[in-house]
Amino acid sequence: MTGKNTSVKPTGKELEILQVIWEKESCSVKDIHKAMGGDQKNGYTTILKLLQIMFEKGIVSRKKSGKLHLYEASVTKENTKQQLVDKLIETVFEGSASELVMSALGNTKSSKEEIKAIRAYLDKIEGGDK
Amino acid sequence: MTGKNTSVKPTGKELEILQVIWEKESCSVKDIHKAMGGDQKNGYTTILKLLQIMFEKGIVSRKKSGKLHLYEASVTKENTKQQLVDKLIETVFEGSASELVMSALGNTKSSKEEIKAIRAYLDKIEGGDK
DNA sequence: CTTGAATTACGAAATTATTCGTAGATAATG
DNA sequence: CATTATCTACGAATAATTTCGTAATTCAAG
Repeated sequence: MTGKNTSVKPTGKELEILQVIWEKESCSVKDIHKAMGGDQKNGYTTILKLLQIMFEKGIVSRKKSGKLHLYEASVTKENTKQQLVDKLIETVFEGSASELVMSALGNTKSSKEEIKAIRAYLDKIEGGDK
Repeated sequence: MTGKNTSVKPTGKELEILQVIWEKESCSVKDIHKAMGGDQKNGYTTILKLLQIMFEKGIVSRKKSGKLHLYEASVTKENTKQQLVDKLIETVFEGSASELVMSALGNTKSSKEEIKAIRAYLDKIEGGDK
C-alpha cells in the first residue's frame, strides 16, 4: 500500500468516470467518453479535462501507449464505496449502520437470493467476532 | 400528501440545515445558526441566505412570528434519507441494495442487538411478501 | 520532410454552491 | 414618533465544478 488511497473525494462527474475505469481496467479517454454515452452526454474534451484533473489529484494514474494515455484508477472501488457509505451513515443516519441497512432494504424489493446472502453475511460477522 | 416531497436535491449545506430543522421542528434562523456552531462555523447571513434559497426551492416552509421567521422542513427526514440511499445504491452499487447493506455492515462493528434487529427486519420483509 | 488525423494541454467560460456586506424593514422602548 | 436592537432582503464576491474552444503535440502515412 502506498497510503495514497485514503480520503479521496471524487466529485459527481469524477465518480461517474471512476465507474467506467473500474469496470474496464485500463482505458483511453475515448473509451471512457464512449462508455459514458458519447457526445450526446458529454463533450470529449470535458472528459479529457476531468481525467487530467483526476490525474493531478492522484485519483487516477496513466501511462502512455503510443500517442494516447491509458488511465487506471488509483483508488479502489471498495475503498471509495466504503467512504461514501461511511459518510452517509455519519451525516444522515447519526452513525447508525443498521438504520442505513433498513433504509436500504426498505425501498428496493430485494430478491430472496439477496436476503439470503445478507443473512449469510450476518452469520459471518456475528460468528467470527473480532 | 401534497406531492411536493419527491425528488428534492438538497446540497451539502442545505442538508446540514435540514438536520437541525428535523431535530427541532420549528426554528428561527438564530436557532439554526447557533445549533450549527455559531459564528465560528458559519456567518449568520450565510445561514439566512441558505434558508431563503431553500424556501424558494420549496425545501422549507416558514411563517412569521413577530419580526422573525420560523422555519419548518417541507421534506421529511425519511423521504430525504431514502432518496440519498437510493441514489447511492443506483450510482455506486449498481442497483444492488444488498451490496450496500454489506458495505454498511462491513466497516462499523455492529452490536449483537443491531444485527438481531436486522434479522428481524429481514424476516418481516421476507415473510410478508407484497 | 510534409501533411493529416488523432490526441493532449490549457485557458477560459459557464454553472452551481457558498459566503458575506450592507441596506432596508420591523417591532419594542422610552 | 424617534431611537435602537434585531432581523430580513438582496446583490455581489468567492469558490468549486463542469463545459468547451482552440492551440500544440504526436504519430502514421505519403
